[in-house]
Amino acid sequence: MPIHLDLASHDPEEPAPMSDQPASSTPATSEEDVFEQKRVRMEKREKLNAGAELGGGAYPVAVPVTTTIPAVRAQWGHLEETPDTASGATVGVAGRIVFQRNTGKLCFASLQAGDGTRIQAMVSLAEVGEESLAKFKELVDLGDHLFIAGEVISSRRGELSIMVTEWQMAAKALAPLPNMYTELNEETRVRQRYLDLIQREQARINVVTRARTMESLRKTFSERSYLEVETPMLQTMHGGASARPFITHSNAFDMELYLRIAPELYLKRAVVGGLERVFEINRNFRNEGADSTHSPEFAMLEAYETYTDYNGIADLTQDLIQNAALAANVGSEREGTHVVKWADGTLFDLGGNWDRISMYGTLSEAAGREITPETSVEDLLAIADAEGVEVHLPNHGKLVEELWEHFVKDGLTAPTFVMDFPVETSPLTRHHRSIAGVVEKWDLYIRGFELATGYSELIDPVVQRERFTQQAAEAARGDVEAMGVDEEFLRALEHGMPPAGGMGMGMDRLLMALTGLGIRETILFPLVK
RNA sequence: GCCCCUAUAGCUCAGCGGUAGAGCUACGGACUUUUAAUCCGCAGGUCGCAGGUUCGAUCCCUGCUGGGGGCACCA
Repeated sequence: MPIHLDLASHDPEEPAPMSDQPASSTPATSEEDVFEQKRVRMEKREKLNAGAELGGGAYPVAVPVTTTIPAVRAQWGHLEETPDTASGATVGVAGRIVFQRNTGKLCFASLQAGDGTRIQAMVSLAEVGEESLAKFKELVDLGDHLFIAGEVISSRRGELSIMVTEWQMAAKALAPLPNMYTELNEETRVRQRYLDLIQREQARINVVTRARTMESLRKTFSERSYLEVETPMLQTMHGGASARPFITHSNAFDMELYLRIAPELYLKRAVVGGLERVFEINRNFRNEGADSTHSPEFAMLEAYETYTDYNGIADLTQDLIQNAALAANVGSEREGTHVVKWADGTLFDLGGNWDRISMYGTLSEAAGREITPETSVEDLLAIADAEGVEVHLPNHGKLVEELWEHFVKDGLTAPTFVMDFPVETSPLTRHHRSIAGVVEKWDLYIRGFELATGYSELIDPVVQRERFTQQAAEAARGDVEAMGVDEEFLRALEHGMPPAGGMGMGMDRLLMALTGLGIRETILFPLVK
């Protein structure tokens, strides 16, 4: 899309300006439409471009940096201990101006690098001369990207600075920088995350922590000989989880398609084909509520490993998360530990071997009466009624899970695997090897929310078909989240899938566990209307 | 889907049934060591949108839109 300044956007009567104008000319729009601060910067842009050689001006193709602001600070930061000291070293760096103080013959500006590191530029009449100083004062604004070259010094007040001998605009900002001393409101932080990243240290930390976490997960998988694959996001059937899908349309095929709610059924096809240790990190889409722990699109990790079961996959999951905690702590005072620090300052220990508790056992204990897979729906409904728990389209499994959440979930803060679920709600999980009526499935709870789920995978194609049929019946009852019968997947299973353990983990929620943030803070650009 | 709160200058926010305020930013000026400098001067708003009540609405009412929170559903 051609980039042009949409100066007419406030006036719907006015047709949009043609975009074939050269970018350097002034768009044909009455200047009263543009608010003052932008208009002033537009004029400065023109002046910068006016006398400029090719590649110079307000937006040069490159500036002659010799190093970076963080590198200068790393090498010369000690100068701050001895104010008014010259290093003798000359550097060229560029950064965004986040602070500016123009006085008569000596100007100060703080340049900020992308990681938030700052260095002070000092532009002195004695060093740059009258013309350069005047142009600096005339043309350089808060928010601009500026190149400066000069000697690394400490100022009289001890601040690490560069005594500028040459400066050049690196990129002129037309939009004014927001106030750096008050936080942006929630909406602006999300809609204009770039401003949030410029302004707020925690926003930058969140991005770095997420990147390190992803890196760590891939490293752990790599060390265990896993292969990373990508499976379809556009699917002709939605399956692999209980959720309402988004529906879209393919023009080429003239058919409705679903955005995937889970990659499970494709990853299992991959396992049938011989990918014995396989994982995927990618986006899922669920057309459901959005709140502090739910986002319509969310990143998910799924992993399958043959010849292990839900116990082995729980071990893997614990390793993945603990390694991620180690990675998140690199460079902090907690380096080498599994204790993560949340945004509110809380220290949270992800170390040690996490408890593995029984769903029916802990429910029975908390409810004060024995609840087993044989407990009747009537009895469970009676308990639910007495407790004020409402269950949509109740069956045994849903009731047990809802009652468990009601009685037990809120008490769980430390990482805990909740083991052995009712069969009705777990159509892709195999029966427990020794306990009748339950399946070999766990949910991992951290900080009171479900972070991951793991199975001993159901590989018997006949039982799988029965489960799908049961799901189809649930769908017919009105359960919009139930899966359909996926014949292609069943055909793959009929070719033989080796015994395997599988796991799914919400990446955004993992970040929540590591940082203590809400889900929208862990996602760089969460969905906004 | 339901309920509550919310929308005022570029940014962050006050405010009031009688027609708009602050700080920062911006603009003009002074200042060679500033740290949200200081001093002087000066701009900037369809008070989210559309209706209604009223002599008069930014304020009260209704609807709509965006945002936040809670409930329901969900991971």
